Amino acid sequence: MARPNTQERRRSELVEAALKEASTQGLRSLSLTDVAKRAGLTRGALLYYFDDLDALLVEAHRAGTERFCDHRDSVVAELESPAEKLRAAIAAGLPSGPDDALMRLLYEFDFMAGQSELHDTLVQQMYLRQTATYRAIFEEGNASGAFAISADLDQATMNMVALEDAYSLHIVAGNRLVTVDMAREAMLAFAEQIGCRTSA
Amino acid sequence: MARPNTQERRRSELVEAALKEASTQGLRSLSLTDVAKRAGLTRGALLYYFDDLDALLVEAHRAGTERFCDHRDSVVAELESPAEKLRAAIAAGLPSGPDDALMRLLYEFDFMAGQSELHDTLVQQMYLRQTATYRAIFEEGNASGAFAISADLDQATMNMVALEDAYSLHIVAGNRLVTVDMAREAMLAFAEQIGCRTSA
DNA sequence: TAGTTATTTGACGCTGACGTCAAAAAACTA
DNA sequence: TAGTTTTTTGACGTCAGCGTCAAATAACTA
Repeated sequence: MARPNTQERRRSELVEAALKEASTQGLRSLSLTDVAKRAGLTRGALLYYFDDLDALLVEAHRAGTERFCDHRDSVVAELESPAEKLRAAIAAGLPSGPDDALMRLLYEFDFMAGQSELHDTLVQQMYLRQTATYRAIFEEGNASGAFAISADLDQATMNMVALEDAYSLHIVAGNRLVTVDMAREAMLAFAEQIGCRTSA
Repeated sequence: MARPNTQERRRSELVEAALKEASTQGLRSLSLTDVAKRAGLTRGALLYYFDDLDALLVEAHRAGTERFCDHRDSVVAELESPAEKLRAAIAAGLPSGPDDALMRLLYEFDFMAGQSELHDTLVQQMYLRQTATYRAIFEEGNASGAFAISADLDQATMNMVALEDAYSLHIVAGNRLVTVDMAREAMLAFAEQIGCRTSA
């Protein structure tokens, strides 16, 4: 026996470095050298773990979306009432502000889809988790009587996720005509319109 | 006097070439050489008209958004009833399908905002035109009695545009879980919920 | 045709990215 | 310490992008 295998740890360190570097400078001009430098290694070392930048970015995409969804689901799970859950889900789903670099990156990854099957799959998985989160809250609310949603649940969920995506995109794209507060209020208003009693 | 100045025509030809080439291969790997080749010129000639690729892309961004908005507004203007107008606005606002390259490009431009003041401004102008289009239809519908929108008009308009943006993004990003038909139906359902009688 | 201005080319030098790979260094075991 | 495996480095060659610019070409006028 000899030097132990630490591939797993290194790989996740590199994914972390990729997320940070991509959040900072965007995907457009990101290079292997940038990520390696951020990780405190050389390009050669990075290539020892990943075939190329694309392979690393797929992992970063996966890690980013999972972290986002896991975090939100855990926040929601700690709350009791559907109304609280809905408020928390909305808040956790929106970026913290125009400078939320990680959230910006997640939407930037969407454009790697359509060019890569792997990114395609990740985008779809993210979408499924987003819809699952809101759908569960809606169903629980309807079941407990907290909500009285008369509209089609599938469509209501779709629209809720769509609002979240659009407002998030506008905020991180620097459209100053849309603020986080406005987005949250607009989403809550929509929820009210379809039958969620969030203020009670 | 001597050879006449044809800068304007050439510039718009180059913008056109940039739109086509960017639609085809995306912004990520677009180079001056690519655009020049598409226009049937050399890099040098292109640089005679634009300082660099960024300057050209700003013009392409402007041209792309204006074309999109102008086209939709002209389609809407030809119709009579608010219900017809709303249906047309929704249809013209969504991509024709996952392969609608121009629409994809428009959303890709959003990520050049936040890094460039000029693109920032263009994104905001696009947003203002989108909201103006829907707001006018809503107001006309309310005035004529065709619609009975009780919700806050600003918020309703915001949400309508948000739905358009999100579904468009999902469609061009290749999320096969969202189809053009589903998006249109979901947007119409939302419009009904806030008080638009589109089926009557 | 000669003069004038507008347009376009193509070569030059620079920079930075990429993938490969042999060799060095590090971490561990017996 | 010597041996073994993992990890990392750094250099090499290639390629493509960029901006500059002097020279060539095109389109027009007098």
